[in-house]
Amino acid sequence: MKQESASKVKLLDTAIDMIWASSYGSVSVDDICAKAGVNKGSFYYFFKSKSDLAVAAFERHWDLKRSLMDRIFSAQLPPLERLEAYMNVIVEDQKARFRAVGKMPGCPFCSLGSELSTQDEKIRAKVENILSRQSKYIESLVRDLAAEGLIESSNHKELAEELFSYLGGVLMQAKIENSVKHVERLPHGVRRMLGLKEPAPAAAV
Amino acid sequence: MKQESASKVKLLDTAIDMIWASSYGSVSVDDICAKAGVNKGSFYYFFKSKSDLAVAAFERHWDLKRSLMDRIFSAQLPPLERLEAYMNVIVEDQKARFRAVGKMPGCPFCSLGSELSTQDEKIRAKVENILSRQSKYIESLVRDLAAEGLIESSNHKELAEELFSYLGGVLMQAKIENSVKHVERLPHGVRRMLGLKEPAPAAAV
DNA sequence: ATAGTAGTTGACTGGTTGGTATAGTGCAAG
DNA sequence: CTTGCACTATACCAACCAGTCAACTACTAT
Repeated sequence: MKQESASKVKLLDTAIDMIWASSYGSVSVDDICAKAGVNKGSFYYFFKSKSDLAVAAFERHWDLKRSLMDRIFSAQLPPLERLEAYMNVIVEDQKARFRAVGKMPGCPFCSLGSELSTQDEKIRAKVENILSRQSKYIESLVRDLAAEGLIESSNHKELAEELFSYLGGVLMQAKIENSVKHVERLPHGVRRMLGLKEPAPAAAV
Repeated sequence: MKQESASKVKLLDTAIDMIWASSYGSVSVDDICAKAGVNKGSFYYFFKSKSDLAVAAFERHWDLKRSLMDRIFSAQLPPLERLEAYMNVIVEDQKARFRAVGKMPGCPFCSLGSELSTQDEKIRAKVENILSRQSKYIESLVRDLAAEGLIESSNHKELAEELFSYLGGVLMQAKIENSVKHVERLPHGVRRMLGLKEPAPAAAV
C-alpha cells in the first residue's frame, strides 16, 4: 500500500475541480499545474497524458465518494430513508456548489462523458464504468423497496435504469439552465416515478 | 427575406455536423472551414467568432427541425399517435446516426449545453432557449393526453418537465455508453412515466 | 464606364497547446 | 561517502489555435 506523493494527489484533486467547474477541453495542463502549484515536468512524470490524468482523477473522485455512498445506502437503514438521504445529498451538494461558484455543476461524470465519449475511448470507458457502479446502488434500493412492498415493480433493474437516466437528465438540465429549480423538483419526480406518496412535511415551522 | 450565401449555409451545416459528432472544444475553426470548403477569411466575414458560429448553427439546426416537430405534434393527430411518432423519430434518428458513424450522437443541444454552459453565456442561453421551445411540444402533448383522459396528471407542466429530463438523460447515457440499448428502452420508460399501457404489438409478422 | 456592395482569398500574427528533454535536488539505503 | 531512485525544475518544441488583414473578384445599380 504505497502512498501517493502529495504533488500527484494535488494534481488529481485540482484536475477534478477545474474540469468539473468548466470542461475538459477548456482546462489546459498548464492551468492545472499552475493551480496545483506543481511543475509541468512533475505532471508528465506522474501521468503520461492529459487524458490519463483525467481518467485517474475521476477514478479518485469516485473512490472518495464511495464511502459516502456506502453509508447512505447501508442495508441497515430502511430503504425509504436511504432514498431520502440519497436525494438529499444530491440536492444539497448541487446547491452548495452553486452557492460557492454561482454555477450549477451538474454531474461531473456525465459532463465529462458527454463531452468526450466520442473522442477518447479510455475516458468514455471509465465514465461508463463509474456510472454503472453508481447505478448499482439504485438498483439495490429499488429491489429493497419492492421487497418491502413499498413500490410495485415487475422489473427492478429496468426501473432503476429509468430512475438513473432521469437523475442524469435533471442534473444536466440544471447545469444548462444554471438554475437550482430543476434539482429542487428532483425528489418529487423520483417519488412519482416510483409511485411513492409524498412524505409528510418536516416538523411544523 | 434575403437569402443566405451558400458558403454561410455550408459553414453552418458543417459546424453542426462536426460539433455534434465530437464536441465544440475539439473542432477548430480551421477544421470546419476545411470540411466546408470555405476559406477562413470568409468564416470571419460571416461570423465574428467561433462561439457566434455555434449559436447560429444550432439556431439553424433547430429551425430545420421545427417543421418536422410541427408535423409530428400536429393537433390533427390523436395525442397517442403524436407520442408514438415522436418517440419513433428519436429512436430511429439515433439509430441511423449510429449506423452511419458508429457512435451514438445523443442530443446535440444537450451536449453543447453541457460542455459550455459554464463558460459561454451566449451559447448557454441559446441552448436553454431551444430546449425550452422543444419542451413546449411535450407540454401540449401531456395536456392533450390528460384532456382525453388517457393519463392522470395533476400538474401537466411538471410532468412534461420530468419527461423531458428523462429523455435528455437517456440520450446522454446512450452517448456515454455508445449503445442503442438505452434509446431502445426509451418508449417503454416514457409510457411508464405517463402511466400508459404498452401498445399492442404491430401486425403479426 | 463607374462606383458600390457582397463575398472571397490566403498569408499572417501572437499566443497557447500538449508534450519532451535534460539537468538537478533531496533523501534513504548500502 | 556514494550510489540510486523518486521527484522537481525549467527551458524548449512543433503544431495548432482563434482571429486579422488587405488585396482581390464578381455582380449590380446608376
